[in-house]
Amino acid sequence: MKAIEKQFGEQVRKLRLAMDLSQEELAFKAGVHRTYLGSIERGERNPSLKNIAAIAKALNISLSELFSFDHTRSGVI
Amino acid sequence: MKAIEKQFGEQVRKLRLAMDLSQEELAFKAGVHRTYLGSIERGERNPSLKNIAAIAKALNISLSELFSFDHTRSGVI
DNA sequence: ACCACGCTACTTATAGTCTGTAGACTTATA
DNA sequence: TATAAGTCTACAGACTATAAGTAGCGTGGT
Repeated sequence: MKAIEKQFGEQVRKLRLAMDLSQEELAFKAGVHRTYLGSIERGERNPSLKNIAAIAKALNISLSELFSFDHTRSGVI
Repeated sequence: MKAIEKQFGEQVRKLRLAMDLSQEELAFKAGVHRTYLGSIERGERNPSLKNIAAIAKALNISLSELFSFDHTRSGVI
C-alpha cells in the first residue's frame, strides 16, 4: 500500500493537469507557495486540513471528490 | 459558512458516537492522544493528512466518506 | 531568454503529546 | 439517602515534533 501522502500528491497532480494548470497557477489559487505545492505532489509533505481544503477549493471540487482515490471498504456493505 | 475544522470535528464526533465509542477508545484506535482527539472534535485543531487518515481508518470508513459533509459543487454539472 | 518543475536547506509557526484539574453523569454500596 | 467510585469530556499549560513557508540553484524543454 502506497503512503497516503504519495496517493494524495498523485491525485492533486492528476486533477491539476486535468485543469491544465501549472503548479505555480494552482499554488497561487490555493494561496500556497509553488515549491510547497510541488513537494505535496511529490508526496514529500503531510499537509493539514486547511491546506487540503484550500487545494480542493482551488481545484473547484469537494473534499470527498479530492479523496475519491481512497477506496477503503466500509463495514456497511 | 462554518470553518472547516468545525465541520470536520462535528463529523468525527457524529461517526464516533454512531460506533458507540468514547473519545479515548477512538483515540487509541487512531494512535493519537485522547485530549488531542477531543480538541479535534471541538474544531480547535487543524489536523494533518496522516492523522485524518488514521481517524478514518479507526472509524472503518474511507476518506471520501469522512468528508461526505462537504457538498462543494463541482464545476461539472 | 523564458518557463515549469525538482530539490536542498533553512527559519518560524503550529501540530501533536502529555500531565493534571474539574464538572457532569452514572452506578454501586453502606 | 448520601456518598463514594468510575466514566466521559472540556480545558489549561508546557513541552517536542513537524508542517508551513521561503530562497536559491539546477535541469530540461520551448
